[in-house]
Amino acid sequence: MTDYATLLKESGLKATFQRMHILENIEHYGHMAIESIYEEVAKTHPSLSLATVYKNIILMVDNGVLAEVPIEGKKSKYELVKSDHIHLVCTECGEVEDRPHNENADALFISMTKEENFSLSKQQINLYGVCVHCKEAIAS
Amino acid sequence: MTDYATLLKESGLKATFQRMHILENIEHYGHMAIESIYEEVAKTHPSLSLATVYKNIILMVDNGVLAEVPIEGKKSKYELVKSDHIHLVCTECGEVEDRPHNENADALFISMTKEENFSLSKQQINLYGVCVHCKEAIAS
DNA sequence: ATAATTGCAAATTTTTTGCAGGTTC
DNA sequence: GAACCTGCAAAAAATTTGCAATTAT
Repeated sequence: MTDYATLLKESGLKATFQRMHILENIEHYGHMAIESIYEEVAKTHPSLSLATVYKNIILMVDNGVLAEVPIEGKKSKYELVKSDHIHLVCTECGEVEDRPHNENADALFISMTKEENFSLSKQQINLYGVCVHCKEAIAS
Repeated sequence: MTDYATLLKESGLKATFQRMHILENIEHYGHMAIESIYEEVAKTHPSLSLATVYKNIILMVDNGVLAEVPIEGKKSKYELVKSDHIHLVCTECGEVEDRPHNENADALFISMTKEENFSLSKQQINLYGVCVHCKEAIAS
């Protein structure tokens, strides 16, 4: 369990109740879209405003606490910033799962962009397909 | 130069003036957001409706003519469906460039997801950084 | 001829903004 | 106490919808 108050303060943001609950939910679910974050946090904090969620997500992305995960045909989800990894995106249920980032692929992309004189700052790898759960559900 | 009329008909869509001009522009620019497509096509076809662009983009994505390219912090762009490739996304100017998809990385992702029993259907690799042009502009 | 497609206008949904009151450090 | 945040309500922006007229096959 991360210490959200410290994380926020170290990122130059005040540790408000709202922000800590947003982070708590995102960490718990892994990846969440804005509307779901709002719904979940509002369960325990009904006075929460959707505008506050929007403002905070943008702010926390800008301050390096959260990362946006853009997904084909859906709204972006957000995750805590963590070490490089790959996303498996299920085209059936929409769930996103993390997998360790492959060292070999990593080296490839770095050398490849270096050759091009392109200053690589971030990699984003999404693999789309049907997850194990949905495959079972479809088979039955 | 692609034969857009044939491409559309083979995909089960009627070859309308609007659709052909949308495809023509997307192929010319490489990757375009909806608003830009509308603006460009409207230059030569002023009666075009933005709603028509929306409807057609969705339809052409569904029918495998176009692919969505979701991008962090921006609206999605659209490209013609083509063989697997990687995107270099410039964080300064927003331009997207294609690069050949790396065989090694490809094999890695395939074997990796196979192990997981995840039915891989599509890979999406975006590398974010500063392109050569913007790097020069910043330096000066 | 028929079924699909367009453009328009209106409706809906999503995101942003301004500001008064409240909170964090 | 100062700067930052929140919630609200309103505004703006983005996307979708219904439908009559038009177009492609």
